[in-house]
Amino acid sequence: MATIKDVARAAGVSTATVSAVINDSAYVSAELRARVLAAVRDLNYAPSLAARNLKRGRSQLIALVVADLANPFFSRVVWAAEAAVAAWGYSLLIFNSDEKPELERRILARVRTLSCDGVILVPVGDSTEHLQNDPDGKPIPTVLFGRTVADDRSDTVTIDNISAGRQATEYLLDLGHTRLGTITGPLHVTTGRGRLDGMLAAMRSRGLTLESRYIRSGEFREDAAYSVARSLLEQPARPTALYVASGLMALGVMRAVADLGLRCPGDISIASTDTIPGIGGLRPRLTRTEHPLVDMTNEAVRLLVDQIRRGGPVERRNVVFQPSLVVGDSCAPVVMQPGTPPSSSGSGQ
Amino acid sequence: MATIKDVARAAGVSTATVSAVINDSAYVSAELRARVLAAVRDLNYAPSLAARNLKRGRSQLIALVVADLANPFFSRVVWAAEAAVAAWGYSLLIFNSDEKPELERRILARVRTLSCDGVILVPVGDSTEHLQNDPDGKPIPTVLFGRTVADDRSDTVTIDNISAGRQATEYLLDLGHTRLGTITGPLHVTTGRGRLDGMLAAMRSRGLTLESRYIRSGEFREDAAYSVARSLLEQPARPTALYVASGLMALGVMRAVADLGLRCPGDISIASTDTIPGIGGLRPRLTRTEHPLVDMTNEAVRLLVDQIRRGGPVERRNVVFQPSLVVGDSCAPVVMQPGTPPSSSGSGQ
DNA sequence: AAAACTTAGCTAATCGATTAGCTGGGTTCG
DNA sequence: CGAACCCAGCTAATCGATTAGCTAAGTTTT
Repeated sequence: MATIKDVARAAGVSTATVSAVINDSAYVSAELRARVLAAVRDLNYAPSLAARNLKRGRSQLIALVVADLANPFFSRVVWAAEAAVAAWGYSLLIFNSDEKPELERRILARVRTLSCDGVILVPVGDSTEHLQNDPDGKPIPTVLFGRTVADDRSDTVTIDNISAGRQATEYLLDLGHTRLGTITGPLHVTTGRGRLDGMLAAMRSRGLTLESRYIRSGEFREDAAYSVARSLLEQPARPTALYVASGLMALGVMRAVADLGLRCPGDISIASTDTIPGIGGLRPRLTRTEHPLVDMTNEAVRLLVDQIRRGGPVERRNVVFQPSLVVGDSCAPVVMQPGTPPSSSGSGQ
Repeated sequence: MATIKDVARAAGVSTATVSAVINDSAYVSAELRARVLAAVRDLNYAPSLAARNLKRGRSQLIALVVADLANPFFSRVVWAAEAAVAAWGYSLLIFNSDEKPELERRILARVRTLSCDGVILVPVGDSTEHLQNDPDGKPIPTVLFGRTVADDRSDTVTIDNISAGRQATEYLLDLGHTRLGTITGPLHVTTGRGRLDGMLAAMRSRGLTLESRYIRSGEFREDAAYSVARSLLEQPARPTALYVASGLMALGVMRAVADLGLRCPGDISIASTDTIPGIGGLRPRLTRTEHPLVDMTNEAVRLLVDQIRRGGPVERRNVVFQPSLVVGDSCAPVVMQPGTPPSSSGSGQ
């Protein structure tokens, strides 16, 4: 492939002149400019971003590190992020930390050696000190997405997780449910913790408590949610409704319900935070609190590009989006549920 | 951030010695090696891949260019590809050509300036000449995924699209359906064309024809499939079964069925190629022919890494995977369908 | 003992861009 | 007319790695 020297030779000018034409960074006479552009075209010249990166210290790469790339929620974040970074002139590198803090560390080390201009991180560990611990240089521009970490000083873009849990729970309580269960995310991450806290707050405000035997963690995974939901629902006095902390786990819970021969919402009402998009033609349609995911992703990219341009964060910015309740047909009033009277030890299958 | 010169100075050796230790590329005495590693640790040194790329001509980046990143099929390809390239020591750049040939061209130009070591491409145009037309250099190592292009000389990894269409159609014909419709992909791409051809072949082998009024293209999009399915199903003599050429379009078709107040499979049977994973808990469960998507992606990455290591394709390799039929509950024998006798002009809603 | 060989570590050229500072010719000012 | 200034285009240093070839000291062979 042609280099800038080849173009310079073909056009009969210096490499500085070719660079000035390509970058429009200095005056070049019309005659010389035309010769350079003709040579660029004839030689099909494309500059090497490695060389440019080495000289300018900019890679034009943004890294997106998600917690679980098998989760359709994060797939949609990838889709939104690719479009957003492309609009700003960047390319997107994708990494999957798969909910493993040690893998996250190795990925972030890789991001540094790739000289990414910035990183959007869904943190899976408790700390991002490895982003900060650069003894002789400034940390890489970073935005935390969806989840936060206590010791971090990066910009953050999140949803109000407490509100997400609370709104879904209130919907179930408004339908008359009093014996609720929940399938949570991992409670050491802010999304898992916050949504449970929101549920607890909603119940507490009505003088209700959430029994610990009705709390299981599905670790934000479909298969884990399936397993814990089965065991929860197989209890003699099962709950009449479940709040599920993610859309992916909601699918696992649905699969457990189906496999136990239960009907939703006939036998069990289910509300969740988020769902899989595009499945409105399938039954039941989940009642859920939803993230404004595209807005969140665009905002994360905007904050990151701003940090890159300013050379790092000036002050920490925490942008919190509000979830919205979307009513489907996966919940019914408690009175409509035969087979398991609220106060009896039922024999549900 | 520390450079190799800083490490060399701290360890009291030359940069060549540091490089030899880091890369284990030449003998270095145990004493010097220990000094270098201590300095690397103390300075938190990470090599610059831009500099390394400039010298070695390798970026350790693989680009994945998909046709529609909003399509969950391609999201799963991203998930599988990220894991596969990471296992080979590469990082994954994601690009979305959004079914636009001109955007594909610009993306591939970008891939060249980023000096990607290779590219996996779901082609959306009719030609990949812009991958080949590098007047003075070898083309970038490329594997075409899912779709092929007539003039290309790259390795390809595909599914047997004809078999995919045929198997799903035969399932419907075996249930007694004779008036079939289809929602196709774009017919200028091999996946759209091949699946329709498979359907036509299955029907022809039973002396049946597919009426042109029952053929609509959903362009592999959920919303387009929704629209064309509605208009197809609103016809007075609607088909008793539909073959839908992608999982994403099948969701759009389901949504149209629901909105028209029809029941699946009570009023209309639906079979597809592929579906969204993880929705087995929702009804109806699609009967479909499935891609072995993870195997296909792993094979594409394996072929690409092999090309990179050999310095380009030696001979063209076309790996064709076979689809498999997975039976759900979205299809019923034709006799069970009240409300629309096969030969009458029905008044279906 | 001298010549030939071996080898650990070093020097410096190179990859392909960018850009600070230089240069020669032209213009303006005193 | 000479000094001072201007400016389009050029030269070459630089970014941070890698590595070919060099060097000096030690070992082996004649």
